[in-house]
Amino acid sequence: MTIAQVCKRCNVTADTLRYYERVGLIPAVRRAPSGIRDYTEVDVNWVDFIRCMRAAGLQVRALARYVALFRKGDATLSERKDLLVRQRDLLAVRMEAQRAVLEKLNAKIATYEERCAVWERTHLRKP
Amino acid sequence: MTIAQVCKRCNVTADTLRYYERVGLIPAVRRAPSGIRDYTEVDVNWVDFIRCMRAAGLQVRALARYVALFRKGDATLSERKDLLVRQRDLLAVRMEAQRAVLEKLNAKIATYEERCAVWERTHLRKP
DNA sequence: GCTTGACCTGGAGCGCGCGCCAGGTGCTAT
DNA sequence: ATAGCACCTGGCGCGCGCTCCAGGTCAAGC
Repeated sequence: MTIAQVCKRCNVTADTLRYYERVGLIPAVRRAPSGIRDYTEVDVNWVDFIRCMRAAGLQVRALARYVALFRKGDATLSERKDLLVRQRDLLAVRMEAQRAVLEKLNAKIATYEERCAVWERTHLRKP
Repeated sequence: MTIAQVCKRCNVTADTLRYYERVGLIPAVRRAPSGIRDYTEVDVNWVDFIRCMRAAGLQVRALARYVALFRKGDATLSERKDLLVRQRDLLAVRMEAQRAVLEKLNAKIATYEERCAVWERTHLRKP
């Protein structure tokens, strides 16, 4: 699969895919003799996984570490698990903060709606 | 209140406070004749508000716009409300993505625990 | 008077996560 | 043969959100 096809399937730019490979976010992709990348389904799965994790805010650094451990084989299983647990916990903390802010925003919006209504009654002609 | 005191109370550096003021995240703080900032309780409330929103990932740009509208008075009420609604909706979308990833991570961690247990049974001496 | 220390300003620097671009290579079609 | 196109590499640039630094001012204490 060419890089352009992966771009479409994973909704990502070629620059980003090459960047991910450079920094080790996805294992090195096989090349045709001419040097052109030839992605396998497995590669695409990695891309999807990374995009997904990135979308939730996991850092490139952490994901690169995970991939590096993965490539070292089963001896790193527990280390990988620990990494995932840490990232999950960080995510949970972020989400809790966001939940609180979401509530605050909703409360603020409610009072704004009230105040807007009042303001309109005072400042707009009756139709 | 001096900048150092606000730093402690809001858990933020002086550089950040000055930065926030420069870019309009908090209204201009009153100065002593010597030029030294003198924060009021109201100023501190703004700092707390901004820190809170920033912690949830709202962008500086958006918050600065909100503060700018705020300072224009009641005529901007509905515009401010719209801004808050947009930001809340964006936050909700981010949280939903994160919720999905959190579940994925939990599932992955569960299978890792299983595999770790297996690996240990195969590779570790029985005590 | 002099030191000390907290604060000031303007501007440069940094880490992150890409994005962009120039210059070159190789396949394909005409 | 040649044109066109997709892809390659290396490296610079950028937007964001701070962070740090040099050089200066001011007030208080000794």
